[in-house]
Amino acid sequence: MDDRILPRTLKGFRDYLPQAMLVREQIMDTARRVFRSFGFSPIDTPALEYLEILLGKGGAETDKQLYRFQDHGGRDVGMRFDLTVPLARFAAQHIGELGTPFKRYHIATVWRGENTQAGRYREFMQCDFDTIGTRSTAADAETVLVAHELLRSIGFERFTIHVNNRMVLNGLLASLGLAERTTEILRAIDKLAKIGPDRVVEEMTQTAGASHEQASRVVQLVRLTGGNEAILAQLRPLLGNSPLGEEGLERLTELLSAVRAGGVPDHRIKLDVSIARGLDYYTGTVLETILDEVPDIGSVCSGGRYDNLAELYTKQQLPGIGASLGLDRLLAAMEKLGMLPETQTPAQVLLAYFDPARLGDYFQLAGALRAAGVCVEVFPEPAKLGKQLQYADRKKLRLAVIAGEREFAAGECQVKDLSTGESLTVSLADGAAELLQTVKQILGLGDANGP
RNA sequence: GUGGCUAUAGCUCAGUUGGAUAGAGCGCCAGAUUGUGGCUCUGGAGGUCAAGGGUUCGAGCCCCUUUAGCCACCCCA
Repeated sequence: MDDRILPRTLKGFRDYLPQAMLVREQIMDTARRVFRSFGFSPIDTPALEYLEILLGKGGAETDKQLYRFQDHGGRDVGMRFDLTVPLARFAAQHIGELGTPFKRYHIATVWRGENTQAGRYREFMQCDFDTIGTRSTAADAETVLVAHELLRSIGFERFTIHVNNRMVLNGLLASLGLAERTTEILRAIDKLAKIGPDRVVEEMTQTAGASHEQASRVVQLVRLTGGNEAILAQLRPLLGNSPLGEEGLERLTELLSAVRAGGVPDHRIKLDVSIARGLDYYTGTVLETILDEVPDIGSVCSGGRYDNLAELYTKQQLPGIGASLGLDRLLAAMEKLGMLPETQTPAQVLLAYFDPARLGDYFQLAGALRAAGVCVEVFPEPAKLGKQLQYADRKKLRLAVIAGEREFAAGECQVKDLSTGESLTVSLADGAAELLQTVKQILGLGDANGP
């Protein structure tokens, strides 16, 4: 009888094999580099928070998706479902020693107990960056610049950052007397692209209790098309002299010109009045980034301004703006686009363990190569050379370094290029200087004198 | 969370109206080739047919439950 345990993972939770993990780490490295280049500092917070910290921050839906339980001490706790709410708590708690403005990035796992789909998991990773303690539109514009730079650095060219400002929508709703039903209205607006204007009107009248005329006014505004300038011009007369709407408009205008000045080409930034976002805490700028080739995968980098989030934890005014890069959604997109490399190991060089009596020499050579910045793997057993080369070939290593009795006797070794099959013989004299030089040159590592 | 579709070897998939030891391609391991990978040839390992229960003389196939994946709704990274 087989009473062994079935090896399996929970729905929406996944293992990451080396091939997947190498890309994940590469993207995280890229994100870190971009964040740091804009002056964002790293932080981390606990996976587990007191339930009261997390509840009611993102809306009814996120409350439902929250993983919650009692810990061994009977405390009600929850696993973070995003990195923004923990940031609000973190800022309220530490802003005194951090000072404002405070810019941080946070790359970490979050959990949501929702139903899974392609590119949607219950455990996934976000790369967040936020600026706390300023209402300046410059921070909003910089957020867009970072999003743009992130996508570019990861290797995307065809994508569009959709921006909007909730003040515009809220201003209109207030002037229409629909302020009380903002959440329902915004939710309906979000579906515009998917279900079309008629059904959006229908949903607004049914679920938000709007009149047909009110709903039509909202949809008219949200449907505006054309270039960014054209939309701005059309927007103004539709806002019914709402001061809030006016401010939103001004901020959008300022944002768009700042972003353009910052180097984002016009075709990658689009004013889209229908971008509302479901999270309750957004108050101003909102943004979503859609990959033009795989729009169905949804936004891969989104966020917005939340000027009241920390007020739940502190009296101090802590406005903030930020966005989140969805690592796992991005990977799903890259897979669809065939952008994932087949790399299965970080090793660049296989050092063949060939002569059983020479292990010490192999370790010494490997050490010298590593000190020169090369990732080297020594084959773990003195197997047949053919087998070792086959292993290196399959794992797609670039080079094999081969030294047996003959080479050692002559004070040299072979450097074999696994893609061409060509082999060079180099000297091991002077601390294997020629070997190091050759390997670095082939791998394009360059040294202090190199290009 | 609700609804629909799906689950056969590591991967992609065959498997007839329910019928005998469940197959193929690719991959993997070994040998041909004990100092040189990718090609070729030969041999081999690998499956409680997702799990559990039921109907039947007999279930990979039919029924129920569970789990997981995909799709839609919802929402979102």
